[in-house]
Amino acid sequence: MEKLEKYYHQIKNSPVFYGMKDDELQGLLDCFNARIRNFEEGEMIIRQGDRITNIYLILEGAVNIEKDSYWGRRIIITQLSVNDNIALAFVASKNIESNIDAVAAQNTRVLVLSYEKCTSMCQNACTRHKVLINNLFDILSKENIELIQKIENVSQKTIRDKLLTYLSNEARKRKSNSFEIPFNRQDLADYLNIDRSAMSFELSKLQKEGLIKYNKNKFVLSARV
Amino acid sequence: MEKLEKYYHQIKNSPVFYGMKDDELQGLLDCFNARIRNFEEGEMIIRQGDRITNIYLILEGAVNIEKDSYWGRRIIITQLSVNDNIALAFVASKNIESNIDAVAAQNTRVLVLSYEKCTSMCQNACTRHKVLINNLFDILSKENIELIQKIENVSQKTIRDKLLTYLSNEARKRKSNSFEIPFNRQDLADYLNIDRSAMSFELSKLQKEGLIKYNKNKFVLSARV
DNA sequence: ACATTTCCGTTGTTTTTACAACATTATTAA
DNA sequence: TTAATAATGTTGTAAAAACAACGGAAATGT
Repeated sequence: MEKLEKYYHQIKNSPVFYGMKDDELQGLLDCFNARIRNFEEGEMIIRQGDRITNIYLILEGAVNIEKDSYWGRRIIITQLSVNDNIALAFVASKNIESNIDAVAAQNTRVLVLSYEKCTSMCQNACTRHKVLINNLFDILSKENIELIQKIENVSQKTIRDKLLTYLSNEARKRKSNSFEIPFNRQDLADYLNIDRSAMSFELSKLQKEGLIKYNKNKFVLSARV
Repeated sequence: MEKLEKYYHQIKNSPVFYGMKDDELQGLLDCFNARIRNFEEGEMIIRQGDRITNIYLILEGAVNIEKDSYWGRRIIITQLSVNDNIALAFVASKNIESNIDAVAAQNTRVLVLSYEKCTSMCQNACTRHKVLINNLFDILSKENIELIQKIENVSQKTIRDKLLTYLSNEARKRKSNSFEIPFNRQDLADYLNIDRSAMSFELSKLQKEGLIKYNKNKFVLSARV
């Protein structure tokens, strides 16, 4: 449990516990039976079919939310990183099985909280729970908006439009025309649901036309995009 | 305001107000400055760029959540119907502009609640607000899961796979192999991001092969799907 | 009932994509 | 450093989709 101390500051400032007083947070972490778990790159944190009763807060690393299509193709729904929650939506809907996998995209450290245990104990009555549920509501809202964004990205007709939409949305999010993306080429292709090689080809074309520049995961959008 | 009475029972049993006592609900409706608005088919309820401060609960009709792509194509994110909330995610994230349009898909009656007004008055202190935020959390969770479902639908590679994934997901949701879909052909195409005529062609093919049967919006899936 | 409009299915053509196979460049391990 | 492995880029070909154009059915309005 000593490890928890090391991350206390980060936890306190995470969106989940934002605005909570020290004593409230401390009590909540106890109530939640808070513990830290580590996952190696490629390890499954959540599997399709699981019933999720824990809140997972990413302390270090990154996690891909994926789905294997019926025909074996991999779909990347989104990539989560530090301070994000994994599969929060399934915590609220207790009786719904997860329809996604969560896979560590790097070595990843996660704070695990027994949501069920806490809510059954305090029966939503304590003030700290009120702050918490407000925060969770905010987080889910943002996730919701992100998912809509993703739908926009993958709903473009051509590979070119998918790339341009994705890249300009990223640029807007980071408020800069120069940014790194969290995906390698294959992952980006799985995120945009397109063929990797065809995507590579289109990327070079965009670069030749001067619309974008890139080197590995670092992209720069020209003003014209 | 007399109209409100007519829908009182429905409102009381909607997911937003689920579990609320009569006096709590009555107080909340006052506090919320609840009112009813009607929209004709095709009318815009919410536009991209709007800042949403109201909760919208659909009492009658249906609403398409849409997005016009940069290049003018229409994307249908989802269709909402009775008891659903419109753009709830944007209510929580006050400072984020809506990036979607909400368009009445039929003549539609909506209960409008000034979320902002209510929260500023009771400052989250009243018990009824606690029930409410819990309900909203549940609703957003389900919406979230729905969006992931939609991403799965549109992430299939071929028109055939998109159709089969969509249809079998619908069948699972309704717990029946026989069901009606809320879309006409053009809307379904805009939902799955495919060409209408190509989709029509694939639908007939699926029917010829005996995988599905359909008549207008009524679909029956064969056991093999 | 008739005209008008909207919706749906069909077909042929052009464009785009997936896929496979391979070249080149990074990265890792020995 | 070199060999081995992984990641990315390139090209040609087959498959799939978009698009346009049109015919017929269904719905709507008068």
